Amino acid sequence: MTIHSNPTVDDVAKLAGVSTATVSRCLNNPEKVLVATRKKVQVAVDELGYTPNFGGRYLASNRSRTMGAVIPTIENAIFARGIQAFQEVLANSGITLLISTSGYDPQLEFENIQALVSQGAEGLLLIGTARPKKTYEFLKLRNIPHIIAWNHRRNREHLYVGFDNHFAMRELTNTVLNMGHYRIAIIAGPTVNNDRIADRLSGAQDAIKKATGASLIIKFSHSNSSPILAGQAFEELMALEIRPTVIMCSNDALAVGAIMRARDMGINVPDDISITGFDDIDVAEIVTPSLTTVHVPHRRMGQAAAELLLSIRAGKTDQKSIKLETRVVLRHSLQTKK
Amino acid sequence: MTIHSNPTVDDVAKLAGVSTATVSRCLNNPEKVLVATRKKVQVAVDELGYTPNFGGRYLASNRSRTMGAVIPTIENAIFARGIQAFQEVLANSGITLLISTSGYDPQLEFENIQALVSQGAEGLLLIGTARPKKTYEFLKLRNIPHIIAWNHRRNREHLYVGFDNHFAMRELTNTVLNMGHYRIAIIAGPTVNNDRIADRLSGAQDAIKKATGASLIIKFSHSNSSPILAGQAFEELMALEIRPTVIMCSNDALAVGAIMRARDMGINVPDDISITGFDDIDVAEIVTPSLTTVHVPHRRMGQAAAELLLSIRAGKTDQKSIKLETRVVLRHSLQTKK
DNA sequence: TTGAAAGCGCTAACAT
DNA sequence: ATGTTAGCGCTTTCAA
Repeated sequence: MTIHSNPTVDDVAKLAGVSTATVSRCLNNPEKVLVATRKKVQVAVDELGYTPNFGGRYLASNRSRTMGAVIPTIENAIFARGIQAFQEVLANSGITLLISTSGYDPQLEFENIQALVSQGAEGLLLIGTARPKKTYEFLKLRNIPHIIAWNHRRNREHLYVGFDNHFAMRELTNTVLNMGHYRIAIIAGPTVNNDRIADRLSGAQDAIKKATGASLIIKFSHSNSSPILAGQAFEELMALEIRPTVIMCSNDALAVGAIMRARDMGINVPDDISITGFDDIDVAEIVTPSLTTVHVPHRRMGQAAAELLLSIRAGKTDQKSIKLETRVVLRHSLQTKK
Repeated sequence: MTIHSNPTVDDVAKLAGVSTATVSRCLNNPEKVLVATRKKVQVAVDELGYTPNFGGRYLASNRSRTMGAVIPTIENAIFARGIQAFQEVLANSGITLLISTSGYDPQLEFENIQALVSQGAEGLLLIGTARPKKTYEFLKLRNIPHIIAWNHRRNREHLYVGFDNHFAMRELTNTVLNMGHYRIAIIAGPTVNNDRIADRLSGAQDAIKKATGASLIIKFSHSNSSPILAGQAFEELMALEIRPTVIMCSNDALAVGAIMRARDMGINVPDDISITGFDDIDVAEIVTPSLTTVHVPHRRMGQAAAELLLSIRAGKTDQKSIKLETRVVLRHSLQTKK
């Protein structure tokens, strides 16, 4: 493959016998050009396989028609659905979405944000609230519209499109308590740089504190996405002298890991022990027993975030945060304590 | 939020008391600048929150440091893992990945490709071989390095980094035949614009044709990703007078749908009927019974594709296609015919 | 309705 | 080692 010199407006203009300004108009404001002229230009465009150079366009117009999203990882059903919806809404408005992944690393997230801004991102979708001050300072300094998703806060410093992780987990915990479980264990992934998990944990603790006679053991796992490690944590909890009667996991992936390890160990879920998850991803219904969990409206979250960013881009800067409702989904992995 | 005038090289240069060329060098070839000067510039950069404008950079250097990928959908475990690996390798070389989704629509794929090229994509990752001539013509006209993944062809017209869907499915079918199954049914998603599925189907047919006494029924489902529709197809197959003894599904998502419907119908898998999948995504191990399927090395595929594109970008244009090996993974959903 | 020309922010060749 | 300057492809006044 040789180094290619791509066709430019000049090439198109020459071939069509018009000026570069007219070519530009045909592409951006076709109604300002005679139909006949437009046709000539279209023929030239097709013949050359011309596509406008984004760099030139961005430079001249100062609009990139681009938004960015930085997510921890694509390889996780938790984000996939919301991002897909986010992208679909943007695409309908002719906006390109740039996605990058930070692997849960705040420094890498910062660099990715900078890269996206360099690429001209007119707005950003970020996951959760936990990030260093310098990242927020950068966003403020450069005045980048941004949405924080997958969680919610009351303050007006940022725009949130998410749900209340603390409240949702408290509710699930109350459900568990109401079903007669008092020896409760939690398997949780790291809470460092992960406010969603931290909030879920504190939500559970909140509910348990208020319930007389309830006890809690927390087992930390080194990953929020490794079913294997969750399985190990499960095994350790099962080795305790006094076993818990229910294990609440900080998300569905960990819960599935626990269920699978239970099967391997010959422990019956939910007869011997109940298990719960969080997120309601596809596998929650597929696993046996099906998983009691918290349903999160991922698609609506992605859509709402996109619509908010589009509104801001259109000049409506007085936007408000959106809090979405979650709900506990009762399935077979949680059973009333006999 | 007001319209922001972002800091430019000029601003940085002025603040640091150097020329724009020096600022540029600090960013791109720091070794050509005295450490002291570099420090001054860094201070100015930090103070202004400067990030180089991508448009200007791309325009001046004719390199975008950007690659593109067009995939059918993010919301599907089949692509997520490979794309994640693809992105990680690119990120290590400072390349930004732009991802867009076509929803299995060839026209939309074409438009997405054009958009990515406009954005300056220096290379593209595409899924499968099935696309209209005009798409290939555009790629050729503009001389865009591109890799076709998730499938393989012998020709030298394009670069393939994938596996042989036909061969893999034939192998799985032979395994099924060797286990004594002769009444075989297939649940397959659409093969239009989906060469992977078409190849799998022909691979199965190939094996069955060569086996004396074997019969095949094909049931088409309207989606390659809907377990629900696959469940319906399963039900229809179960309503046949002479039931098949095994149902091979064109991918794991459909196989999981079939297994779940079997459970709902009180049909035991694999005692009453065997089921197989294709892809070996996470759920294959999670579902009960665990799924016999074809393992595809998704991560390696993504990595290899990225490395190939990087090599081409580095000027090594004599690259060759890469064919990856798949293997049949025997689990519990397939049983020897008694 | 169309054209001429300036200028967006940056890099790279050349000059010092 | 650093500075000067032309020019990348496009949009957008302004003029005709």
